[in-house]
Amino acid sequence: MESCKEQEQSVMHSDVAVMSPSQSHGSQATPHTPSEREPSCHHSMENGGTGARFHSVPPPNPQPTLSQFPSGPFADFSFLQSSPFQFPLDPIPSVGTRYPVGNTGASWTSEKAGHFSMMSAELCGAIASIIPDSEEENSLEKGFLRQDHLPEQRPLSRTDLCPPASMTVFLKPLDPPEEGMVVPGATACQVLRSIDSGQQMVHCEPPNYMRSSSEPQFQGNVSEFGTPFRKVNAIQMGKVVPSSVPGLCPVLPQPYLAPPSLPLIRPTTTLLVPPTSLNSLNSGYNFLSGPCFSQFHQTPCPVYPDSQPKMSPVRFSATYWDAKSRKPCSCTKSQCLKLYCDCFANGDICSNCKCINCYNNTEHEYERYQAIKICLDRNPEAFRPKIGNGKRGEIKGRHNKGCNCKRSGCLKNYCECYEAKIMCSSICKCVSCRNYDESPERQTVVSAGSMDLPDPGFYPIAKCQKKVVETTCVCLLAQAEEAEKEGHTEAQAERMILEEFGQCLTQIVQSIFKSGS
DNA sequence: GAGTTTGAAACT
DNA sequence: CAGTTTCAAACTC
Repeated sequence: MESCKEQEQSVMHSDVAVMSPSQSHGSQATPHTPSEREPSCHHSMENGGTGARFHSVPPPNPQPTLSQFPSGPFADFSFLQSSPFQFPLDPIPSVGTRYPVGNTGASWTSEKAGHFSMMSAELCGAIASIIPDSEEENSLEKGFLRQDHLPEQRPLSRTDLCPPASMTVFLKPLDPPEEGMVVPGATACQVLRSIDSGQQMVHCEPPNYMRSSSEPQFQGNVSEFGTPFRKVNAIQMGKVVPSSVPGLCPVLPQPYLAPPSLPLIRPTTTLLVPPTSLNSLNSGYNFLSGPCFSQFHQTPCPVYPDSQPKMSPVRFSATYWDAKSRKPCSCTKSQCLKLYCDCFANGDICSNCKCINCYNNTEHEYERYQAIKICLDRNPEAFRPKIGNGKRGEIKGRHNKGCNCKRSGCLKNYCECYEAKIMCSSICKCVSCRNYDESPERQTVVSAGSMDLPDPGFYPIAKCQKKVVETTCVCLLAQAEEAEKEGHTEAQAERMILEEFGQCLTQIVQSIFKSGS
């Protein structure tokens, strides 16, 4: 019997020579500080763009450009008009501010919330530069490069309205404001990322009515906001904070009124959180996440069906779910409320599944919520992606827990590593493992075609270059389609495409400079 | 499609 | 934390 650990030494050399540290066997032994992280998308662009000089072309029109495309599971749902780190241009509403219900005056209403605004390229770049590469890559990949794996659409449910992970959270008092109700000052809270742990933190400016209190500010985990706030308004600020529970979101009633001065361009959504839940749920669960239908689906916005995205008519769908997560389950005893259920584990509600007595649906939101809570109580990381890109410090392309296979040799889909098309690592506790690079058995499986060779995109550099190229092509095609649609002459179309290309290049170069610095 | 095997999740 | 049971997916026939 030889374990992965025993095999590791012999494997390391070849892996390291070929693969990035992120995929190298046993790479967890290598210090993984932020400065030593895997080559990022930016880095790869740097590699691919050496020597080139580009002139910055200020975007004359808010055409969708490379970085303006949404990224992240839900990023296509909305865009922001203000930096996540540049808080409301308008003052935070003060105590006593009245917010009339309805679309009147300056009140921020649901209709207005449906308005989409574009994020500046610079802002996007800035945001991109502060998020971990894994997320960026992930978001790019899932956002608009996995077009060939788009799952089928499913009926929208309230759960679908769950807002994406957010950079900014607005904490609100317990009850939604009613007409004429005095609303204490809303609080802009910034979700920060602990560099050390990757844990999401929330830093809040104190609400106005708390300024006089002894509590200077909030700073802590989201879960620490159990009281006095039970409702959390969340907006997406254009970039995702990694979600440990994609798609899991408890009850989602109608979005409600938000203060007029907050620079929101999408509806805030109220997460109804049971009184004790915020305290009991630790940071492993991100409430501010959930599947959301894309504006690009040509599907009416679930909240504001009449709203029209201001995006270029790009003909692809950005969607959260990948093909695997939509595989129907066949649970019979778990009610699809345990991690045995892939749908539940992936944060999806069951749809078109073959399960029996399913509670993982919108009709059983409370049970579902309780089940989520139980899972998180048991294991705060329960919903974190098993393959390492869930948080800073995790190694991409490696199972975060490792497998425990004993009889399959890790060469069958029973093995989670094999299933994820990654090699076992020293973290695995498997027995008689054959899922390592130099394994003759694995070579046989690979050559027989039963196991895919690593996607060229598996290697970060190649992956990012490919992404950049593909995304640029998408931008150019969109521009071409728009030119055609608007009846421009061929010369005009050429010009438009070239301008778009210039913008893409500009952003690529900006990214290079940012990563270089 | 039924039965078996497998390993993760859940439980004790 | 280790051992056992439960569970659903993967696999075989």
